[in-house]
Amino acid sequence: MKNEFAEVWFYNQGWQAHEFQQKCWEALANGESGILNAPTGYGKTFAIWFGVLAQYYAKEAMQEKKNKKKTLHTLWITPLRALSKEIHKATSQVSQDLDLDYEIELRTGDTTVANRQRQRKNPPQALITTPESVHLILATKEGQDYFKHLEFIIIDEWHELLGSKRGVLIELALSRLKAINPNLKIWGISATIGNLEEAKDILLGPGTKGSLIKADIHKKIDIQTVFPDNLEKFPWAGYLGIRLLDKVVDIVNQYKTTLIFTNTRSQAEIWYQQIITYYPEFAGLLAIHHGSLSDEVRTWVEEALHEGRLKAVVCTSSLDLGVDFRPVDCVLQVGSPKGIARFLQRAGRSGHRPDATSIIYYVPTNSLEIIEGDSLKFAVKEKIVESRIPYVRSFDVLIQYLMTLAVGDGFYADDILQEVAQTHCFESITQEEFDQCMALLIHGGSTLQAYDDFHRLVLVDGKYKVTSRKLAMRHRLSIGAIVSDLMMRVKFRSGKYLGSIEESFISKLNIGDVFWFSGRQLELVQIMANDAIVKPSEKKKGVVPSWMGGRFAISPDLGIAIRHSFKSIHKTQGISPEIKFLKPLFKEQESLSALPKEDELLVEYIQTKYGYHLFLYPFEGKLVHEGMAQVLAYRLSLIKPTTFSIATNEYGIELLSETEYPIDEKLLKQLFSPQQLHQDINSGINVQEMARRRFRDIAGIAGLIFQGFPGKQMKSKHLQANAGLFFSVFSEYDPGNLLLREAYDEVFDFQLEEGRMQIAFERISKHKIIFSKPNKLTPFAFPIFADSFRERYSNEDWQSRLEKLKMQLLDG
DNA sequence: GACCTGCTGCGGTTTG
Repeated sequence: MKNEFAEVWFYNQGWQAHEFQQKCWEALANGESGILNAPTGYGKTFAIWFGVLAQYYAKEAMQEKKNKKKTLHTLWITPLRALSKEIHKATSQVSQDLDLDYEIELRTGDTTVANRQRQRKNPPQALITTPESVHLILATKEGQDYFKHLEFIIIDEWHELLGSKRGVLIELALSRLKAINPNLKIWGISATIGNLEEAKDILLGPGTKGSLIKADIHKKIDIQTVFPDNLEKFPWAGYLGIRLLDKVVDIVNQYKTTLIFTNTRSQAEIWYQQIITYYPEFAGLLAIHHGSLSDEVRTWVEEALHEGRLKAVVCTSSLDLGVDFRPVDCVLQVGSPKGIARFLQRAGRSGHRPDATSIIYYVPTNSLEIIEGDSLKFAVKEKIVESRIPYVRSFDVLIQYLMTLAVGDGFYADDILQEVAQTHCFESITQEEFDQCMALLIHGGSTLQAYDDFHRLVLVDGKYKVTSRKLAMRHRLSIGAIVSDLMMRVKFRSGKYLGSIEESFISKLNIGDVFWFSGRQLELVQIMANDAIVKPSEKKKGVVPSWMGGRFAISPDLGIAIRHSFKSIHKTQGISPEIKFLKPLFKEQESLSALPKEDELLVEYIQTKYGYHLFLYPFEGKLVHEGMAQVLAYRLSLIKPTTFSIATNEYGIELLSETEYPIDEKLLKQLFSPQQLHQDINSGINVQEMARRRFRDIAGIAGLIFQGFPGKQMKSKHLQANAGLFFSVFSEYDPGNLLLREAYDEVFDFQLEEGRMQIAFERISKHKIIFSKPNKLTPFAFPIFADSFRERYSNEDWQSRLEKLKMQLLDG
């Protein structure tokens, strides 16, 4: 397949078109839809763009120019504003270079009102935008006309959207756009994930044919584990990795430009501060980048990086995606990357060019974590990658979408139900469920009828519309599926904006307290509304901001790779450097207790001055362990009423009790029975409280609670209280409420990961249990014990807690 | 005797 445009452009870049690109052009010429998958740096984006251009050209679309008629042909959706700007810049350049005179518009939130109106009147051939902006267009009068002439829709980074409610926004928008123009060609661009076929089905709609074009290219990745000088001095617990500071700086010095990825924002701040303190020569050459910093700082860093002015940047996932950092030739990952796909994504940021090798160093933060170096190499070799699990039956998003349509041109309920039922997310929707969503919008459903604000839709000539300007405006203000905590702006007294921190952190500080932020030492001077006013500080002691943010546990697939690594801890030959290095640690574990084999579960029962510890090592990741621990504690307390403090980490569980209780292999076997798991989760875990928390986001997306005007957000406490009210009302008077059920479903699916827990119980029930009673904490046990000092929660009820307090008082 | 965890992403400014 020849593609003149591509040939010219690729030739200028000194590149050659790959086979997958040819295939893509062929598919486009055949009028197909599909998914394009290739490693980063191989020009997926341009492949599609050139293919689309070729189609216009073939149809002599250029002729239209003579008639001065311009219509929107291509809609390009990316999840990132920064990315859309990048694509816009590059494609404008290409069309200019090739003298094609195609018009390309960029529409994201920061376009002005006048700009938007101009775009509406005169749709360009191509529009580059975000999922939220598409819904905003649908929420304007005659917004749908805008898409009438659409021929191609391209969803960039589809794998990123797929696993979130933003993916549902895309599914719903596509269902509408396909109805407006049945000939619409849909293309997704995706990185490698475990379920590409499914990703294709979801994008195109279940049962729709389309091609899946995979690049047959093997990107070379060089993974190096950074070892400490000696194992004895390396901590058994902890997650900072600062102990390897000197080694990291040595590596940074070997390359021109390095990205240092950390797992959390506070960790990034600490690393930045430590490097600058111990290696002052890095001043001006080292930068920091994470999601809480101001746009200004971030853009500066990105540009400086692009121009090769920086030696290194300490960052979080904020640099995972997007912007093309050609000059980066080395990547460091501090701490467990938690997932294989994330690790690959980050590795790919170095050597971002066809045929270049990606170099990534893995920097473990504690002894046991060293083994993940081995696991990651194994996963990459075996091409194990995570799947993205799509959301299903997200009625909050559906309700928002229906409102969007009503605010726009209005809709016919039956037509929309049919369209919606053809998406993957709502494949199983029933008429009754749809009616419930409608009822909530029309009169607030069975519980909220008395409130005017919930009479949102009006039937006009068979079409549902929103007639209240106030409600329409409020809705446009709250389109989207990203819910975040209230952030406070951190500012100098001069007004200079530094970035933002969660309200919950600032509220814990007193005036005069010192903390590190944006790589500076700051003192809190004053709090004004949503602003925290600060001044530079010289005080020695500093607190590092801690942000809320999602807990992220090790992915199931990385878990599999880690369990694979643990298979060879017994071997003495043919083992990786990581396992060889850890041998002394495993020897100690073995002599104190035991080393579990692949089909064995190690359980340790240890007595210390803190009480009786039961340690179990299922290696299932923290999230699953948390749920599992509570189920085990519940089951144990059924046998003998006991209260436990629970602690977990990525590898294992600790159940700590003040009193001794009888335990043996047989009892342990019973504990791991997969029978009745669902019931025991319900009885042993406060699922209701978890659902109540989840419900806040759901209520926000569904538009039950208004999050406030821009710049005047409601306090998170207030929002939580409002959402809590709805939760209680629904629980009591409308237990079948769809949004309420959704909250519970999300708790079971995403928080407790019931599916994974079930599999883990089934797996472990077949394992042989190695029960040991060491006389002190083992290398496996210590990290969990250390964690429990920081965060300790308990399944004990109020009564026994009081009792315990009393005992302590009496003892004292 | 080992311990400073908690990501990312977007959008919108008016009425009583």
